[in-house]
Formats: sequence, structure tokens, C-alpha cells
Amino acid sequence: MAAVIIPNVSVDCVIFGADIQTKTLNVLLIRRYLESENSTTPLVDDYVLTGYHILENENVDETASRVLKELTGLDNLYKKQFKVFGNPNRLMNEKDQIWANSQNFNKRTLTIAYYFLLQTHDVTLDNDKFDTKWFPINNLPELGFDHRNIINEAYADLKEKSMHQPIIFELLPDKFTIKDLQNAYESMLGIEIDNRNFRRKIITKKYIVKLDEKQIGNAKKPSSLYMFSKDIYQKMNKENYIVNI
Amino acid sequence: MAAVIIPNVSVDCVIFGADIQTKTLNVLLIRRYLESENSTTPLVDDYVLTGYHILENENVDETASRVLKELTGLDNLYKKQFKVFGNPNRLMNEKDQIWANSQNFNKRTLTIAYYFLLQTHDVTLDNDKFDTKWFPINNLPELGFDHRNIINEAYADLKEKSMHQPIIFELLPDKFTIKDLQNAYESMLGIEIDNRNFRRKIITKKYIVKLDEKQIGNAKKPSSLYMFSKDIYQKMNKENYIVNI
DNA sequence: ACAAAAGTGTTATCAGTACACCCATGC
DNA sequence: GCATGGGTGTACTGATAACACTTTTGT
Repeated sequence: MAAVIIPNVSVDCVIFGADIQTKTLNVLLIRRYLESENSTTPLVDDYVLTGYHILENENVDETASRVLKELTGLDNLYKKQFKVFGNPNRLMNEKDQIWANSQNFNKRTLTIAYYFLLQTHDVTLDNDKFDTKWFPINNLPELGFDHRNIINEAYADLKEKSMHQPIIFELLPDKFTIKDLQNAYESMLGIEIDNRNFRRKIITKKYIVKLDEKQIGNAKKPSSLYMFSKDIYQKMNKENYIVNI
Repeated sequence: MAAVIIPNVSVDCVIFGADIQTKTLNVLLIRRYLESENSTTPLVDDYVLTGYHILENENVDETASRVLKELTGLDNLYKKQFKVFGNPNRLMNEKDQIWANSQNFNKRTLTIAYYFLLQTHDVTLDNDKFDTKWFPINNLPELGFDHRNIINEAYADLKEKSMHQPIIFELLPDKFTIKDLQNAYESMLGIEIDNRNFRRKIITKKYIVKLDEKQIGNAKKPSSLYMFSKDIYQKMNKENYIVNI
């Protein structure tokens, strides 16, 4: 009883992972590989996003969550459906044609693109099943289909959103230091932030709560841990319209 | 030679029109009407968004523009693809079933939703062809399918966006008064703004340019006209990251 | 005691808010 | 000359920006 899929439509997922060690924002990609019959150079050897078709009785959001779970084992993450890519030529470059012939899929497929936010160390990669790898957003490998474009648009949307919504916390552990938060902004936006002003700004927010805990294990002065309170944030932001163009 | 469409997918368009006279934000809707064979009460009598299927060789954005042009005759308007609606039950309520049977379309259809921004007085409604009507966003009629939901989500996205991007100008004529701008914000966001502070804030923006022209025709003191300079705006906003959570 | 990262304070400037009256015009 | 909406100013408060040194800890 194979699941019935909706033709002509797929879901693709840009999985963003913040690496708190390397202080980079990374993207999780799957290797796409096709050997050549008469040469040692492979016909196709690049990376793509994870994705799949939508099942007949499935909500589109559920498709995205399912695809994510299959790859990472994770559930209940921040998820944003940010754009549909439907250019008639989006799967028409040379390598994609070769791949399409080997995989037998429809050449006019729209894809509904999502991005997910998580921390790289929350994912245990099962590379027996998928040949996956994290790549820094600023140093992506060769990508198949229109996936470079999809990633770029996801990243632009994420940057834009991060500037006025508290989604950065989805990229951090529940307990984080002010410096972690600053690093997350700096690596995401590619900017430098004055540490003293940033600190003041953050500490005065009521929804950033100081915990009675210090970070252990790093070789120097231990720093205080904080958490983000979604409850307090939402209570403060009811009907609070600030026009800022 | 009928155009080939992509099955299972459609585009729906929320057309927002600002009415500078009534100071309301309106939505353009099409009447959906189906007579009953054995009763004077019609089987279906409500309103829906305009929309259509995507053609085989058409970009999704082109579908949206085409649908808009067919209904309004307008081109080159601000257009935002904001969300896909793909719930398996989205066309399954009673009246939609009746309608679906009379129109013979697939009950599992995803729709890619767009919204457009314009001024109501730019549209000449050809009601011989479509039975269309403007409705204030706060006083919508009975709506078919999941279109109330689609409109609500479009409106939420528009409000959110209007607070930190200069899209409000898409709802105004090229030349507008400060008061027009204020009215547009007030009706869109449902708030009241202090006229003096708003004025100062707007006039100090370099991309809001005062013209050597006064508004004529209104019976009192003529007010100065201004325009929005996209050029200046874009030059100022290059790489200008302001984190404000 | 030293290296490393955490954490702190001041001043100047700018933006936001609250609030009430005069001005220019058409009739 | 008067009604109508256009347009203006000030004082207070809070936020932002620029800037460099001290504190705490582990080794």
C-alpha cells in the first residue's frame, strides 16, 4: 500500500543549524551522487536540500515536519514556510536532467520551501542512511536544482525576520549566555556589535530572564546563563504597533 | 488549443485596495452564485477571491499577474506571494462541495496565495464579465472555501510588513499628503496616531520628498503634496542592520 | 601571577511622547 | 469673517552610540 502523492508539487527544507562552537550558521545538505558507466568521474556529484512529495491526506506543514524527522529524528522545531519556487525551468540544467532521468520524476514540479531552525549539536547524523553534511552558509558546496537560490532566499527571509522577531532563540539552547546571543546575531547578520551596548539592551528586556546558574566547563571566568521567556514576550507585545519605516 | 494546466494547484489573489475617500482598506471579491432547481433560495450565494490554475509553461508569479489583469485590467502592481494553503479539507464544507460538483474541479487542491496592493479608484470594474465588489476588510461578506482564512492571513502579513517596510506607498497615489499617509496607517493598523509627532517623523525622512504642488479641489486650505522616493530609500538602507526584538 | 573572557559606566546625541494653539484658505 | 482642516513648537523622557578599563576565574 504505497502512499499516494500529489503530483507536480514537492516540499523542500532548508535546515539551518547554529554551531555554538564554530560560531557559524550552517545548512544541512544531502549528497547527490551518480556514477558514470564509462568514466571514473561521476555524472553527478553535488549537494541538495532534503525534500519530498506531499501525501494525499497530508497537510503541507506535516510533509515538511515528516521530511525533517526522517533526516534528523527531530520534531517540534521552529518551521517557516517562506516561498514557493515554480519556475518552469527550475529543474532543467544539465546535471538535473541526468538525475531526473535516473530518478524518473516530473520535470515541472513546484516546490514549497520551508526553513527550520535548530542547533547543529542536536542532530545525530545517521550517515548510513543519508550522506549528509553541515555547510556554513557562507561556504556552500556545489548545489543541485535551484537549491542555491532557495537557500539564499531562506537566508534573506531569516535575516529580515530576526531583526524584529525573537526567532534567534530558536537557534540557541534554552540556557544561553549574553555572549552566545551576540555571537548568534553577529554570525547570522555578518555584523559586529558593541558588546557593552548590546549587553545593556538585552539585559533590560523583561523577557530575557537571568538564571541562578553559571556556565561550566569553559576554562575561564564562568558566565551567567539566561533564558528567553516566550510568555512574557507575548504578554508585552499584544497590540503594540510601532511603525518604523 | 486549450492551455494545459498543472493539476492540484491553484493561485488565489487577495486584492487590497485603499479607498482614499472612505479611508478604508478594502478587498475585491467575486460573487459566487448557484441557483436551486426547486427553490427560490439559491444553493450557493457568497463571495470568493479571484484565482486560477497555473499553466504548464508559466511561472507562478505570472499566473497571479494574469489573474489580476483579467479581473482589473491592471499590471505591474505590488505583489506578494505570502503563503500556501494546503489543508486536505480546505474545500470540504457543504457549499463548497455543491459548488465543486457543479464546476468539476479536484477536491484536493493546494492554493498559492498572493496579495496585491492598489487604490480602489484605479480599478474600473467590468461587472458584465464578473460580479465583483469592494468590501472593507472589517466588514467582509460570507465567503466561500477557506477564503476568509486566506484574507485574514494576508491582512496579518500586510500589517506586519507595513510596520518596517515602505509598502504603505503602494496603497497611495504617487502624490499624497501627510494626512493621507497617516490615514492609510490608521485604517490599516486600526490605530490612532498623534498628528504632530507623525508629521515630524515623516518629514524628517529624506526619502519622503516635498513637491512644489498643493492639493486642489478640497474646500479648505490646500495641503502640500509629497512623494516617496524608492531610489533614496534603497540607497539609505544598504547594509543597515538594526536589531530590534 | 598571568591569561582569558566576563562584566561594568559615562556622556552626548537622537528619537519618541505628550500636549494645544495659530494659519491659510474657500465660501 | 468664519468654519475647516493644515500646519507648527516645546519640554521631558528614554534609547542609542561611542568609547576603555576592572573583575573574576582556572591554570
